[in-house]
Amino acid sequence: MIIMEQNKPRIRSEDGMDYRSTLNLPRTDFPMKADLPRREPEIQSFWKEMDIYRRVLEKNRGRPSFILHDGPPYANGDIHLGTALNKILKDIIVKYKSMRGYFCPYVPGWDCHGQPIEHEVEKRLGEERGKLEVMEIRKRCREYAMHFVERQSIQFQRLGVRGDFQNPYLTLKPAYEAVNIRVLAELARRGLVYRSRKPIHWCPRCVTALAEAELEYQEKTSPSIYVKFPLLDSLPGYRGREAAVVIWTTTPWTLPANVAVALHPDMSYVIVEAGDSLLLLGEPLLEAALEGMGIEAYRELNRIPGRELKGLRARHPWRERPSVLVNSDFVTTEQGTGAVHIAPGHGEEDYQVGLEYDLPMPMPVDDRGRFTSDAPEFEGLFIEDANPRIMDDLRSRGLLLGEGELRHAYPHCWRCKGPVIFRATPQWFVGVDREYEGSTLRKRCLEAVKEVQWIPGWNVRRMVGMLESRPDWCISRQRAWGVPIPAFYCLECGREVMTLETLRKAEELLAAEGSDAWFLREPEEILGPDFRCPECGGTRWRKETDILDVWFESGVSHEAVLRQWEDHYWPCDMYLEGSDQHRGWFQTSLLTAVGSRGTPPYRSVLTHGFVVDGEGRKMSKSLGNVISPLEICDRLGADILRLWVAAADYTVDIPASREIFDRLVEAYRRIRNTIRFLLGNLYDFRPHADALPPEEMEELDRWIMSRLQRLVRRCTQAMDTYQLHVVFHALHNFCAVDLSALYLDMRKDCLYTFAADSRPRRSSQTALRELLRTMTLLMSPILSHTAEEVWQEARGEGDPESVQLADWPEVKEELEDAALEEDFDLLLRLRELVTKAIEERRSAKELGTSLEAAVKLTLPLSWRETVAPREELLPTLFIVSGVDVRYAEVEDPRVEVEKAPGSRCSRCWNYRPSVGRDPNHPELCDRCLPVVLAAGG
RNA sequence: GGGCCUAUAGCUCAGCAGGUUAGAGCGCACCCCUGAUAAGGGUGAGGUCACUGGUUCGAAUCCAGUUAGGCCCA
Repeated sequence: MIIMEQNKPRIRSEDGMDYRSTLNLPRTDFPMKADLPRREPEIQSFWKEMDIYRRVLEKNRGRPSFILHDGPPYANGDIHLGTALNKILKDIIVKYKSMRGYFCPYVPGWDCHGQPIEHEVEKRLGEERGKLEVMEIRKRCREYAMHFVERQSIQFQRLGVRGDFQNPYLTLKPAYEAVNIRVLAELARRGLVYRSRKPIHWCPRCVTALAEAELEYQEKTSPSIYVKFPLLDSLPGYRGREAAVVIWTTTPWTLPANVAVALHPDMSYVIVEAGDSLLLLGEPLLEAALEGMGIEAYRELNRIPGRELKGLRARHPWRERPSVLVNSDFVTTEQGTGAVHIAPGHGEEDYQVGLEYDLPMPMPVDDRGRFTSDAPEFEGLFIEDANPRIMDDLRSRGLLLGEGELRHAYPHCWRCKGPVIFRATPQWFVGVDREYEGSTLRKRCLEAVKEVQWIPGWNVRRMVGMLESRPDWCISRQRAWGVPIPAFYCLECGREVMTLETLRKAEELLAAEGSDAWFLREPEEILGPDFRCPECGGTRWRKETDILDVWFESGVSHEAVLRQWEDHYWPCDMYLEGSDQHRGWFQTSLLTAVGSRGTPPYRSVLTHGFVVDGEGRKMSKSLGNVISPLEICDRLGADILRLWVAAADYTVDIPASREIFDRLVEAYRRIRNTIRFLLGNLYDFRPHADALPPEEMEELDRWIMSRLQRLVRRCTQAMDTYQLHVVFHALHNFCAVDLSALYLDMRKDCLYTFAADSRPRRSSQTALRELLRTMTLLMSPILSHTAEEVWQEARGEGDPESVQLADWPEVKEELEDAALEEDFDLLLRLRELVTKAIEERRSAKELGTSLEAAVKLTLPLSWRETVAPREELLPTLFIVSGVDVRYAEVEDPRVEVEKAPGSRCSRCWNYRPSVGRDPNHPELCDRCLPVVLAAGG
C-alpha cells in the first residue's frame, strides 16, 4: 500500500488538491437517493399541516372554476392499480388546472350501499346469517362500509392525491340518500317510473333479482334437447299430413311457460320426411340438427321461407293453449334448429317477441325456483330437478327427438355462484322509451350526448351505441343494504301507491333520519294519519321492501354533490373514469340528469383504459400477475406510480410490469439527478443580485432558455389536451438530451473553473435557476412529492410555501429565439461529427477525455455565416481544448482530431500552451491563473 | 356471437392529410471519465411497423379479412 502511494507523483496530486479548493464545485444537500417511501409521508404531513387543499382553493377563489366530479369507488377492499390510476389521473389534472389559476374544488366520494357489501357482511356472519334482523344487517353493513372508506381514504392520500378528504361525500349520508328520492320523484313526475312484471336475471337461491353487473359467466353443463311441436295446422301444400316444427333448447324447464315458436323471417325452412311424419327445420342447421336427433334416413321435400310459416299454430306439450309460429330476427344459425321456443317470462328476447306479438306471459316458477300449480305436472319441483322429469315426460309423449349435453358459458350469481334464471317478476323500472313532453328519455339522452366533449373522441360512438341498445332500467333490488324505493301497497285493494306526495314525505323522512327510518317507521307514521288510498280510500298499508339499484344512487351524485356542496356547480366540467363506466356511471348519471334536469351533468367525459400486464393480459388473481399500488408505494414510492400513470397513453390499455416499473425508476433518477445538478450549481447564486437580463446572457445560455420555452409550450399544450404522456416524455427527453448530454456537460467548465462572480458563470446560473424553477413546476402535477422536495430546497423570498401554490409556467416569449435554435441545430450536427471522430481515437486508445483533443475543422463555405461568429464557442460546445476552423470548397465538413498542444492545466484540465509560464503556478493555464490570484492564491 | 378499441425495436412512446436507408428516450454491448460519482459522457447493436390480401407508380400510414388482447354486452 505505502509503496504504491509513493509511486504516485506526489506534487501533482497535492497541488491538484490545492487548486480543487479554488473551484466552484456543486454543493447541495439534495440527496441523490430519493428514498421516496420514507420521504413522501413526511411531505404529505407537511401538506396536511398547512391544509394544502384549502390553501390552493383560497388562492384561486373568485376565478373561473374547473370542477372534476369524483366518481365514487365502491367501499369494499383495498385500492388496486386501476383505482390508483384513476385517482392519480384526476389528481394530475386537478393540480394542473389549479396551477393554471382555476378554482378547483375536488371532493372524493364513496359508494357505500349495495349487494357486494351486504354479501361480504353475510359471509362473515356465517351461522348467524339469516337470523339477524334487517336493521342489524344494515348496521353491520354501515360499519363495514365506513371501515373501507377510512382505509381507502388513507390509501388515496398515500398516493399524494389532493382533495377534501376531511369532508368526502358518502352515499349513505341522509342528505345524500334523500336526493335519490327527489330524483326518483322528478322521474315519476314525468311518468317514467313504473312497476311491471318482466323477466330479469333472478337467483332462486338468494331469492333476488340481479343486475347485469352482478352476473358472472361461467361454464356449465346443460341438457341439450330437440323437442317436437306438432302443428295443429297443415303445412302449405301438405294438407292432411302430420307435421311438426322442431325446437332445440338447453333449458327444458322453460317449456311449460312456452307460448310460441320463433322462426327467422329470412331463413329457409326445409320440410323433411322422416318416418311417417314431416319435420320443419332451418335449412342452414338441417344436417347438424338431424345428426343431433340421430336421424339418418330422411328425405327433403320442400323449402319454405320463415316468413310464410308465420301464424301457423303448434301444440303445446302440456297446455290447451296453442304455441304460435312467429317471426324474429333473434333466431340465429349458430345452433339449434332455426326454430326457437319462446317463453316470454324466461328470456329477454322472448319477452320482446312477446311484446311484439302480444303474447301471454305465464310464469309457473316461483321465487325459489319451484314450479307452481300453473305447471301441475311438475308442481313443487326445483327447476333443475324438474329437467329430467320433463324430458321423461316428453319422451313418453314421443316429443323428445334427441338429447345430449352442452357445455356453454352461462350466467351465474356472483353471490352464491349458482346458475341464475330468467324469471318474470314485479319490479320497478325507469322507462327509457316512455314519451313525455314530446320525446323519450332515450332520445333526449342521445341528443344530450352530442353536447358533451368525449375524450378520446371516439367514445361518443360507444356511448351512443349503449344508449341505443339499453333496455328499461330495472331499479329494484330485493336486498336490505340500500335506499328504499318508497312505494306503498294498500292492504284493502292491493293497489301500489307512489305519488309525488308520498315521495315528498319519504324524501323528508330520509333527509331527517336517514334510510333506516324507512325500515323502522310504520307506514302510517310516514304517510300521516289522513292519507287515504286513492283507489279505495283504505288507510292500512304495506311498505315496499325493494331497495334502489346502487347504480341509481351513484347516478344521482351530480345532484347530491354538485348541487349541494359548497363551491360546486351543476353541470360540472369533467367526469373521469375507466371505459367500463360508459354503461355504468356515465350512463346512470346521464339518465338521472337528463330525466330530472333535461341536460347532462358533465361538460366533458374523459375515459382511460384498463391496467393489463406486460403481455397485455388483464390483471387477475388466477393469472398471478396482479401488482399492488400500495406495494409499489412502499417499495418505490408514490411518485414512481404517478410517473407510471403519466408515462402511459391511458386512452388504451395501460401495461404494468416489473420491467416497466424498473424503467420508470431509471427515468425518475435521470430527472432527479438533473435537478440535483441544477441545485448544486446554484449554491452561491443570489437571484436578485446576480441574475442577468436575457439580452446580457451568453448565447449558449440563451439557447437553452429558448429550448426551455419550447418545452413549456409543448407541455402546456399537452396538458390542455390531456396528453399526459407527452409531458413525461418531453420532460425526460429534455433532461437526458438538452441538459445532461449537451448544455450541462458543456457548461461544467465555466461553472466550475470561472471566477465565481464572472459574467459567463452568472449568465449560466441565471439559466440554471430558470431551468430549475420551470422544470419543478412542470413536473409538479405528476411528481408532486419530488417537486415539493425541490421547491423547499430552492424556494426563495416571496415564493409560495408549497409548490402546489405556485403558478404553471408561462412561455416567456422574450426568451424564445427560433433563429438561434436553428443555428445551434447546425452546430450540434457538427458536434456529432466531432464526437464521432473523437470516439474513433478513443477506441484506438489514443485519447481519454475529450479535453485531450484539439479539433481541426474544414467546413463548407455555406457554413461560414453560422459558424464564424461562434468560433470561440466551439471548444465549449465540443468540450475540447482547442478548435481550429477553415472554410473551403468542400461538400461535407471534415473533422480531424489530434492531441491538444500544451500541458494539462491542473485546475481546469484543459490542455494549454500557457501552462508552465508562471513560475509561481507552473501547473496553471492563463485562464485559471487570474482566477486563482484574485481569490488570494 | 354483437358494439367500441388496440397491435411500430427488450420497455415506454413518436411517426399515420400515403412518398428518400422507420424515429426518440430508456435498457443492452463496448469505451471514456472519476470535479453530478450507488452519478456523468461517447459510440454501437437492436424493428419481416401482429398476419394475409387489396387499393396505389408507391402503405407502418387507406380498405377488407385473420390472429392476439382489452372494455362492455349477449
